[in-house]
Amino acid sequence: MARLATVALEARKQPRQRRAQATVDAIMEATIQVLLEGGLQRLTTTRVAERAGVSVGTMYQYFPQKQALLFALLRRYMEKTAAAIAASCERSRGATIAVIAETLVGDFLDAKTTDMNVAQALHAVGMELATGNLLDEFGRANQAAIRGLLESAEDAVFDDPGAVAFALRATLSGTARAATRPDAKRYDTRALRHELQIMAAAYLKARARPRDAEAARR
Amino acid sequence: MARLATVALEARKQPRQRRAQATVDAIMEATIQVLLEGGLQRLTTTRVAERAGVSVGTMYQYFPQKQALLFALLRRYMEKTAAAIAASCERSRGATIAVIAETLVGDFLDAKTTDMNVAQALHAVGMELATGNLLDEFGRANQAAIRGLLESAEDAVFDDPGAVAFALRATLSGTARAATRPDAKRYDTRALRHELQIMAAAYLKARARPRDAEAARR
DNA sequence: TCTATTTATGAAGGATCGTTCAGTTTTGGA
DNA sequence: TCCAAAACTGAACGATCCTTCATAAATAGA
Repeated sequence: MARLATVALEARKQPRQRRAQATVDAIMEATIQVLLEGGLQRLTTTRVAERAGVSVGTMYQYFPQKQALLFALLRRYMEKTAAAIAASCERSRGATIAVIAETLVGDFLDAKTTDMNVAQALHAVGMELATGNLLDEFGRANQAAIRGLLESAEDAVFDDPGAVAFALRATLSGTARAATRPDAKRYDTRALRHELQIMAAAYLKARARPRDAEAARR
Repeated sequence: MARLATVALEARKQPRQRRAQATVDAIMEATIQVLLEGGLQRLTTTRVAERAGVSVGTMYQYFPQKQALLFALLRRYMEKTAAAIAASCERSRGATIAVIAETLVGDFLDAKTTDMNVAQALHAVGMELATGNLLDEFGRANQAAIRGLLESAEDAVFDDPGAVAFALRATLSGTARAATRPDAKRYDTRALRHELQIMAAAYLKARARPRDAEAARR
């Protein structure tokens, strides 16, 4: 799945005037919409430009090639997600595992349902292209954040916090996929959130040793 | 994400001779390989035909268009997965929730890691195209199977088995994605399996009421 | 107001790719 | 052995699409 030919994915030129920034925003929004309507197949430079209300040439001033559109979208999306996770970890740092589970699951699904458009569009596209090292980079960041959160738990200590964090991440992302599927009813989303919170709490409890047991051993 | 133009996805002609069946098999295998190497971008009719050792014309005798390749691949994959789930449910029907959790998670991840090639290829492609009603169709089947399994549990009864089955499915598919990612170490896969089994067992236990409580109420 | 810089335009080039079909080869059965 | 049906071939066509570039418009600062 590795891209053999190295391609330029970064912006060719930074917008300096306000209208230029508006243009860039419009292009990214248009990319999302075109993607949602017709998937990767219908994502053509002409169509995106038309939808954004600009000419193709304008697009190529800021995005050196078509893939750069997806790359920019993916990066913005992952930055936002990572920020949401980091903020959530901050919020419940040092709390009990019950609170940690509820908070993390809740905040994560909130973030995903807030930009459901982008999530849907990107999920459908798949992660085959334009990913560069984004997946790894943000994956590691999220892993570290959640792991740190687990280690800060007030009432429990984990033998292998890394493995627990990894399993939690896998579960969260999978659920997010299911919840943002185009045909998912709102019922599904709300129910899933509740179920996932219970699942995470039960899992953490099953995986934890109580703190006082550790203290007693000293 | 809906395909507006209806397209023919079924085989145009059924292979009658043995060599024709071999050709079809070779084409499907070639599709997987090309997909793994270069993603959807590199999946061209010429490339697949060349890799399969046949001419493009031959391909078009069995697959009315390019999308039909993906459709066939996806269907075979989902049929196999659904069969594995059904078989697993059969195996642990009427067992305790602990056994049910361990069996279901284990069998599911076994199935996914067995055809890891196809899983990787299809995950990367995304589910945007050629899906028809396959996702819904097999989704419903799997949901029904797991729900039935839960209702058969020896030592517990669930208030909302549908919701529990749904949450389990979301978790399983998400974990499968994480475990079949091209950069996943084997360590990840084995560790994930164990963690997921613990998670599922803990979740079912948290969601269950004991059977004898129900019996006592009568 | 004037001008250098930034931004926007869109027709045209060049390349790739999906699909067809007229013709050839192979197969299975009589 | 012979032939009708099945299977296979691959050059050619038509359509789409990405990308470039010469040119024009808009902007900000002097």
